[in-house]
Amino acid sequence: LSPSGLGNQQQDVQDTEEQICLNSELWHACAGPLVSLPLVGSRVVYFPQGHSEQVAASTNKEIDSLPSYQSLPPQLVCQLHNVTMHADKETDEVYAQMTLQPLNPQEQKDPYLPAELGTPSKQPTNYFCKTLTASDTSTHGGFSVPRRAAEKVFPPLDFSQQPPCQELIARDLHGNEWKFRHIFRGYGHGSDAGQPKRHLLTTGWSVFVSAKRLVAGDSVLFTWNDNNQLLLGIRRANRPQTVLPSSVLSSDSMHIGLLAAAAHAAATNSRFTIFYNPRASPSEFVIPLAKYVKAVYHTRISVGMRFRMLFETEESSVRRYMGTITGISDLDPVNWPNSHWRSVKVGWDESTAGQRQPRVSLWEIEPLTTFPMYPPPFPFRLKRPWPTGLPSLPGSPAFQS
Amino acid sequence: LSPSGLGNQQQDVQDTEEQICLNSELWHACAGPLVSLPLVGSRVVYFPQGHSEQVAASTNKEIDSLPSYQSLPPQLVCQLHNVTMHADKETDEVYAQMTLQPLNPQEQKDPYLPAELGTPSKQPTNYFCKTLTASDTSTHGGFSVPRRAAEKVFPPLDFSQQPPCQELIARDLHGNEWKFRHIFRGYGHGSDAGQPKRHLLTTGWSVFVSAKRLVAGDSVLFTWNDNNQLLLGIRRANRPQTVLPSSVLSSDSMHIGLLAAAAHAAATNSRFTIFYNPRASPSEFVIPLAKYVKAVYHTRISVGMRFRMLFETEESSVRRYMGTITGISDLDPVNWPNSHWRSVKVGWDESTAGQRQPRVSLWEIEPLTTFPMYPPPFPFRLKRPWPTGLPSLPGSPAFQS
DNA sequence: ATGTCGGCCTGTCGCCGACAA
DNA sequence: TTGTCGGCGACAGGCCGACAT
Repeated sequence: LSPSGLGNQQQDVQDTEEQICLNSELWHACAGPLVSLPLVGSRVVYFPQGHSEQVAASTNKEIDSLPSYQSLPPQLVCQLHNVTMHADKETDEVYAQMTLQPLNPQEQKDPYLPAELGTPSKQPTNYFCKTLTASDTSTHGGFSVPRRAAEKVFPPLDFSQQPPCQELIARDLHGNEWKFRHIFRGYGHGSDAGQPKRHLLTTGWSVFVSAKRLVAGDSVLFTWNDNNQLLLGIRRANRPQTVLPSSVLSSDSMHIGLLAAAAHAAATNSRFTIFYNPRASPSEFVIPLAKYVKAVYHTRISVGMRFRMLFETEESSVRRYMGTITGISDLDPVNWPNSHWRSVKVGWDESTAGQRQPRVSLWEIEPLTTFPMYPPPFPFRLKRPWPTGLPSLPGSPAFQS
Repeated sequence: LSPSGLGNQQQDVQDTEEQICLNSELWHACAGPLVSLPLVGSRVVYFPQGHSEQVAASTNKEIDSLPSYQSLPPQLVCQLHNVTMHADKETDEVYAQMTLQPLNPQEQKDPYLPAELGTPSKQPTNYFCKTLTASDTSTHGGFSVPRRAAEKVFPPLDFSQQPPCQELIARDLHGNEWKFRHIFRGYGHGSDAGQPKRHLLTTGWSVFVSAKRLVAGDSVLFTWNDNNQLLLGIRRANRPQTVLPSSVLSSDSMHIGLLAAAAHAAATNSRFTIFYNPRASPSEFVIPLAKYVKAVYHTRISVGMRFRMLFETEESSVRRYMGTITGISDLDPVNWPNSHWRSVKVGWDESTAGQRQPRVSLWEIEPLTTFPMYPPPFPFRLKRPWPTGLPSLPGSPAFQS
């Protein structure tokens, strides 16, 4: 007998420790439209500073006096050996594990492989995402399925039934199965006739809500995998500081550990492992080398220049916001001189800009007026590799072993 | 409206981030009878190896190839500047945060202060602890209070009531209040008469069980603080690997971080912070310097010697087990030569010894035949400080800055 | 088209007594 | 003394219809 009614609907799933086959499209759908993972095998730039920001956000610790770390440059050019997609066992929040290997200067200068330039967005097409209402999460009723969503994503109902209904079986990010009764109400000629028609998930829904501890404002997300299975993801609302400070290691030690691990790997050209939490990190701190080089060496920006930048909307689509560059300087001149991490100070056009960061990185923005050096920075140019390698990276004198 | 009925009984408590005033006796009751914390201000010995073992246990990662860390000795003599007691917000498991400062060789040799020698056990007297049965945790009924426990710990009931009952208000480790109806059944001359008498917690109990996610085998624990408030702690059963691998930082980086933080502190004689999880760690890795010196320098042991060692029983009392020393060697001669951490290989007398470690540290055991060097290692000797400092510690040449 | 609520049925919770280990 | 279970009342869970936005 289970102590509470939670989760007893789940079927046994061979959750063999590291789940390899987490569906990529579901992961990306949960991560949001702006998150892209670099390709395995490509070269990337890793920013300890950005990694540090993520750890700080996850441990609720301000990054007041980050210990600077001897001989660790503000950016590491690395080979990306492995990327695996995961979801937190407790919260279902998605994260990625990456294995990186710092490259020596020669390897950094190798010409690009074609694979390194494309960053395909793997957003699934046949999916829907709904932010839960108070009614959806209350124990009083079920889940109201938006009509277009139900018609686009759910299998067609048998309208000869009264009312039309079916059993949906969806797998969450861990492969657990959840069963829902899907009905279409207000159809037919019984007492229902004339009522507004609607799709609902009834039986099974509340078990899911309480097992996942969903509250109004969180989102759920349905899509399909290649194997014709319905998948079910979660995106939690940005409630302030959900992540609790770990009692395993002090946040200071974590920061030092992150830096020391990177420094050790850089010194020995060996591999190290990081976790990337798209919904916790303010920005991606592992970006394709090609993207970095293009932004830093082939795009000229200056104070006063106008730019656009993409943001995710409430409804998890994308929107462009406009702004003006107000300054260019190191975010932390003492510990991380000559870093390009968030080196651009900006002002935003819209008054609702309270949420948007006052500092961004070069590769996050799209300048409206550019003085291209070489080559022109427009997308069609990306279709073939640049004919030359990249110049020596300033600020990374680490590899003189 | 709360999404589920869980936890809505809790009253608002000014949980001002770091709860300073966690009751010491409750903490020790939850930690178990064998756990003692060194006194603030005293000198202690910190073992990176043991710390590493705790992190490994918490992250479910084997310590296969621990990266050795340059210039970090296997033990650090530190001043203990601060100890605070905490409980995990999610699981209520107790842990301690300690601030340590490595000492230079001169400070290590200072004579002992009287306060450094005593390690008072702060087990509360007026408390009881019960391991929950299937009935206790099922939704079908309440909590059966052992008779002696109820009579010793709970306030006396008014037996003029029919049935005798009262409302108990208990505070958990975070200060949240939980209300229980406490009744004494089978008393009186109604239909109850002649029934076996018993104490029960009824209304309020199941809310607590589901909020804390207690299952059969976990224990609850009632005691009182100095302010005449009933306190309520939890000790979860040793279910294998409850702690999930954190997705914040790779376990490799955590291990490196722990070592680097200690090494940095040792090199600069500055403070660092660690967490100690009594129920996760196989052994205490911060022990009083006096205890260490006594065990390592003033006790002679040899292979074949018999010894006793204390263990916690199922019923959370203590028991002595006997064994024989079968070897003395470094646990990890490569990375941690000359460490005393778990340097004693032992065999246990009882065949139920499958659970007991094959390696222990000197200060954990009590040799039955001793050849005391100086002074004799018996408790009465501890009542005054040793007249001399301690010899130079081998294996800790770190402080030659 | 869909969020919320009143009505009402039904399943489970949870209190009591009983019995056995 | 105390773990477990059958009985059964009360209440919350959850499905339906209604109405408003």
